[in-house]
Amino acid sequence: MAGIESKKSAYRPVTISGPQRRAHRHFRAGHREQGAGSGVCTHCAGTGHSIVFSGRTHRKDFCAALLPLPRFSTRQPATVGSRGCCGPGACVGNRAQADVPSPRALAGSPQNPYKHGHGFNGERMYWSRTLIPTSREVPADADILSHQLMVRAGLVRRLSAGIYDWLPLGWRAMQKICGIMRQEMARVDAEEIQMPAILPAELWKQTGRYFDYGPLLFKLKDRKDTEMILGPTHEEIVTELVKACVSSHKQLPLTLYQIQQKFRDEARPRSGLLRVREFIMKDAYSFHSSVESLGKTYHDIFHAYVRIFKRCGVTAIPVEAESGPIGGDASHEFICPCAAGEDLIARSEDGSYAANLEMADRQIPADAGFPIPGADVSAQLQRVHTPGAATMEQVCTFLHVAPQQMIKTLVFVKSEADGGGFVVACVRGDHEVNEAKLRRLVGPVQLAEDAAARTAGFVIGFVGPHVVNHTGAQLVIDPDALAIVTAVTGANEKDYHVTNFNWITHLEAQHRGKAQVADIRNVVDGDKSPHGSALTLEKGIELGHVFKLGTKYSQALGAVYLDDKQQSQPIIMGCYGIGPGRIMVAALETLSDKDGIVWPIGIAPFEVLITPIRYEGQARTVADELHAQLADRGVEVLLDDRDQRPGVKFKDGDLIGIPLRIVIGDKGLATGQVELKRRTAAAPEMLPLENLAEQLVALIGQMRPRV
RNA sequence: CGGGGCGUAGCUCAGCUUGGCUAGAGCGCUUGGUUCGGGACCAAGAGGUCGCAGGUUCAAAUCCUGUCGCCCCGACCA
Repeated sequence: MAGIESKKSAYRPVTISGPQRRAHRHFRAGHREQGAGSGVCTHCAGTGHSIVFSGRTHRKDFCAALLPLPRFSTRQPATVGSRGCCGPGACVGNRAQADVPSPRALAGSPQNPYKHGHGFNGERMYWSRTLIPTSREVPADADILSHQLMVRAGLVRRLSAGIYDWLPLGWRAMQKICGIMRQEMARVDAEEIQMPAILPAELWKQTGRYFDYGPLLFKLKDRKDTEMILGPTHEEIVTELVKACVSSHKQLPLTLYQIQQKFRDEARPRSGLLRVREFIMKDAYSFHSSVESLGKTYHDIFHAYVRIFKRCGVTAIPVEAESGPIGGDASHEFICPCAAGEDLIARSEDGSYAANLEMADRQIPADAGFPIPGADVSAQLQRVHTPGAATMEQVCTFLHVAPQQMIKTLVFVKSEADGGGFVVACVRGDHEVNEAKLRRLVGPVQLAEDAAARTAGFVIGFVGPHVVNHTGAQLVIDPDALAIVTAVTGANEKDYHVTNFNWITHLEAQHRGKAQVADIRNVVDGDKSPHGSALTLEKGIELGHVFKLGTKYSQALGAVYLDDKQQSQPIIMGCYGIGPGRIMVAALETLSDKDGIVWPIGIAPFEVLITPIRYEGQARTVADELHAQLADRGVEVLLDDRDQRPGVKFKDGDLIGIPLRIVIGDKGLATGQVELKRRTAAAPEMLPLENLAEQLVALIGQMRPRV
């Protein structure tokens, strides 16, 4: 405990003047080296990062790029003051951007140095002195791979349903992800802030979301009985903030973001860390005086997100998602294809089209509609008794027909504001109505309540399209349902269905005339994308979402600016979220192997694991030296100093998935070598002891994705 | 919220049907010893209000009722 205390107290800002002041704002006392000047970062060799330092600053052969936050183990006082500022990866990650990082990229958050960058540079970590509770047993309550691995590797521990402790390894990985997000957000001129997690319910009532969110909101009352909520997202709060601080178009555009805990009282937390009740989210909000400006920022952040996911080593496919009031391509989700995912996306074979299931369009024949060529109008409607068979499956079994021969008829009701009329939607028996598509076609609707529908003459469970003959409801038909020549469908009579249903004969002409024929169903495997290529459905994890909000919140909360003609205008907004925990889950789900985690280098809690076969004698000396050299070069390195048998260390090492493992044993040392085992490689390779640290630094640089 | 399942040691589980002696195993942990390149072995130990409350009974981990918690399927999920 004393160690923790002294660690905390070691954080103290130092005063640095000059242009690099922002970059150095959070340097801790302990950088004792004196002198001012400039030079080239030895760890970005070739990237040309210059370093500038003045007065009391850090060691001069490391560049100041990218959010340094050195930490020193107080257990190793001899090493304090000798650490570099940035890992090689941090610098290399910035390589493509420019020769010299923009001052923005160096910016920091004075309020929260702990959340700034990943901040693990220069630290010598020993396995025996941290907390890595690995386990051989698969936890009983974990049924997806990522969850099992996170618990077995000691990344997290469940405290309550959907609520987790983050242990050192997991938290380090989280901080790495957050560091990448901070760097990329800085590159698109987004500034970090921190809003409260406890919010007054009043603001949420003003936008109506207090009710829209319903039981998903964690609600509480303070001692004065004021209703509060735990924030599930922050549109209201950030809008209120900007409303108070921004009044002129000259202050726009503006992008703010935070990385913060969110709370949602999920009906059913599940899938380990995928759907949880308390989670970290990076949420960004942009503010504009024109739709064009919003479009530019949306584009910039979209591409920042592409870089973030790439640097994190996870696949993320941008897919079209339900767009808001702006319309067009106003919303994209970033989905990692993966069996454990909860979202469904449709992708075309040729890669030209990707959308979530809600949005995925398909090609329909240009001539779909009435009249229907080749329709058999001679067949007689047959009424058949189907007692109790109210579902598609029951009817199919009962009548021995395939669902492809059936018409599924669903009754929707329009919103009160829209007159509250009924809409009858017909799809083929094996298809599902896509409510989002239906809404885009006929306005706001929802599935009718049984009681209301029955009162209006709909025999729920036995409805057929011809119900519109006597109810006069609006009829919408999917082309595939229309294409069935003689169909089986409901008889509009309890416990009866009909066969030989035919759209021409059994639908009165006036209703035929008014019927809309349109794509109103979910796409299925094999459907043609709007570009003509075959679609495939796959599951995926939603990692991020970018969204053009428009003026929904600014209008509700009165956030306006004065334009150049002295006119008051609502601020145009966008919002952009990423779930870092989901990035981690996606990485674990898609990259792990039978032995455990395989971290991508960008988000690995450590880059190098040093495993002396026995931590004594020459192996110990070599291990300690390498440990110090790597740490001095900004490499994140963990030394397995435990008095354990090699097998245990290897198994644990594989399980926690550090990308590079250096094994130091008598075998290699006899020939002046150590063993390098890449986590992704089947076999180890031997490396000479000479310039070992430099070799590893170079290797790590090569392993990082270029963006 | 509907359906199903589970709460016994830090972890994974047995015991419950058919109530009964001091509640068990493996892993992990502690101590000593022997080992030491893929989760060692020997010996001795520590550790459990059997989720909680009430009831039935001479007697409850076991049967009954209630309650809390957790997991899975579904509904739901800016």
